[in-house]
Amino acid sequence: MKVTRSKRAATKDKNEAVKPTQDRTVGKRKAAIQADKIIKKQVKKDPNKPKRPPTAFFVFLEEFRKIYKQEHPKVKAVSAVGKAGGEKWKSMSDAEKAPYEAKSAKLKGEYQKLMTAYNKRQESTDDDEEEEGSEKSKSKTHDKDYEDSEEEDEEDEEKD
DNA sequence: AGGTTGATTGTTGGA
DNA sequence: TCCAACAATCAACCT
Repeated sequence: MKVTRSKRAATKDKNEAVKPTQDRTVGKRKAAIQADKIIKKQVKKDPNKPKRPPTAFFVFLEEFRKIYKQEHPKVKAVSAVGKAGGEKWKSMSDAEKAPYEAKSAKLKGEYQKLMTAYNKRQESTDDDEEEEGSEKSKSKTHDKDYEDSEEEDEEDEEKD
């Protein structure tokens, strides 16, 4: 099980980017994360809590990963893909990142919607939470409710 | 044996 | 306003 999927300990770049409160915050970051993760185990996990949608970079990274593996099947460290992906990401043009950003934007919209539902649920948890029942009933009937049926065909390929 | 780290950037949420 | 934490990944390494 991949319980811990976060806590990126790098942030070396942040050190330079972030001028104020860098030493104290950055220094405690690791420790804070470790402590936080332990707390997470203690607290119950909210299955309803939506996870953050992948950013444009992550969307690109997903595809980049498989490509990287094809060219580097022996690569063992995930950091290798991260570095290569990040480097290439910066090398890409806005037009290239456009489709990725578009996708992330859509995911973000869905995330916000899930967030709203999650917030509402949090408030109506003490009274009666029959939302699950009603939601289950309708499931199946409505195939893909908010599916991305609308295919964005905005392809701005500017060729000179 | 299982938990955690490592590396990237972007985005979001909380203080 | 601003910073910190987290989103996927996967094998290696540590406890």
